[in-house]
Amino acid sequence: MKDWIWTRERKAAPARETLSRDQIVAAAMAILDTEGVSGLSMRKLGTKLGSGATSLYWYVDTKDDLVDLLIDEVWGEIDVPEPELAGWRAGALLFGHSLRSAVLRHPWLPEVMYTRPSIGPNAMSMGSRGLVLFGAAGFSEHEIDLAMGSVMSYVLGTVSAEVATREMVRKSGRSEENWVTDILEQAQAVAGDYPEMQKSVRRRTSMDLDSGLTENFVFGLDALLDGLQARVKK
Amino acid sequence: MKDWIWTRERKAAPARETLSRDQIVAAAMAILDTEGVSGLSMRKLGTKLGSGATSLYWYVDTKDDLVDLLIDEVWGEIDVPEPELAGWRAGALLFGHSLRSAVLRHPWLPEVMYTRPSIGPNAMSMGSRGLVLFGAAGFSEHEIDLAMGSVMSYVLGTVSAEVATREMVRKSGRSEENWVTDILEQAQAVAGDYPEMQKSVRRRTSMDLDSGLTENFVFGLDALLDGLQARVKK
DNA sequence: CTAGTCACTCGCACACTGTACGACGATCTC
DNA sequence: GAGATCGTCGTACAGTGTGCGAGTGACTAG
Repeated sequence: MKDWIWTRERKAAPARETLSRDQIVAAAMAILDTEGVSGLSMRKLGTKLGSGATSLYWYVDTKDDLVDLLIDEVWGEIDVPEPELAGWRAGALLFGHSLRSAVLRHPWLPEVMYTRPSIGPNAMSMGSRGLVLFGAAGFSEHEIDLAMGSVMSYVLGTVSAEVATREMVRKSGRSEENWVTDILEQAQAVAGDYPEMQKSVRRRTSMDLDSGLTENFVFGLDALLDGLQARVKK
Repeated sequence: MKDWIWTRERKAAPARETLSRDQIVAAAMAILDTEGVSGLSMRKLGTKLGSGATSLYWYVDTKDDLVDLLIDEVWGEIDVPEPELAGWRAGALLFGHSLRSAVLRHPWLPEVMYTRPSIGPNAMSMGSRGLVLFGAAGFSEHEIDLAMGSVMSYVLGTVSAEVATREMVRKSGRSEENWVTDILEQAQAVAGDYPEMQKSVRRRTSMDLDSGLTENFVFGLDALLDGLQARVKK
């Protein structure tokens, strides 16, 4: 069995002034958040911490392991309300928004999230609290899994696409109020043969980026929750 | 404005026997489908085509451009029914399943899809036909965009997670009937502190992988479509 | 105090990546 | 024939993750 990083304990005594896994994770997170996945290299991370690149390998077996830690760090930021506070429906809404904003704070996540299982402690804690929340809705045991899974998939899928949009607008350097970027111009050009698409692109770009994306997110989440609610104790 | 690969036409006359963009795309697709993103390098692709690695750069500006082409190739496989055939609801269901199975055929897609806009001709064509389909439901113009977007996000988000699951089961080399893998064992270990999660993992792994994932997918898609239907002409 | 052992750091090296550049050949147009 | 254009490719460069082994400091045992 693979020696997963979650259960491999830290190597005992501190001794002299030294690096630490927490320190490494924090520095790597800062790099990822500002420069993205392609900006994170072991050498750069090393110099940022004032150490050699290969020193990091004392705390982390591979770069992938480090990324696993970073992903779980994000899951630790998610807020899952207890159902007693406002009921499952409002709780699920809050959960969705919390998940969304965490990903928006860490826009590198979609790029790496889908290539590995999320089985760190924070992921487990989040999942556990999520199950309690959806359990309060009155689903059968089996449906609890399905309902929570579909909400998470919807949220992550939507926000992943959202991140891609935001990133491309950001890179284009145009204003966010009128975000007709190079990409959209290109899309318009290619969409020339498809009038429905042409119109849709125009509709989207005519509105404020932020509120448009938020509305988009809420619309689908509400619809999904409606559909789930109708399935309770059928 | 960036010189997007979609509108840059092929370089005119064939002359002697030569490589072609189609050939390159096909070979790259084969590599991606069998070996994944990390298996695709320009050198390997070159030798597979019996040519030098840098020859490819005549047809494609960068590797990223090539990936853009490959992604759009996948969008070209998606089947979007016309609403006249079976109504929008059944059509949307079919669309969702078609999208899902295309991603399952090309499991490398989630890894690259969220880092770039999808604005190739096939993406536009798919989008256009999708808008027609959802337009037939009776939504307002604005809601058409929202409804189609939420369905696509749900499907892609769900299937992306699904791919991650399948991939990890595949790599573990265990049987698919009883897919308690190293990963799940690890998850169980970490989930020890979270009984709800513990039980959920056991529930999931106790059933057949394929039908479990399909049920999961259909459950959420149905719920989402229910919720959308309720929003028609409010 | 010395000797040994562990915790940790890090320079070097290896195999690999994408791709810029410029030389080269083959084919087409005059 | 002479040029121009299309297409190929060897070489080279800067960068990647990381295995290895030597080195350093701090602790513990005698």
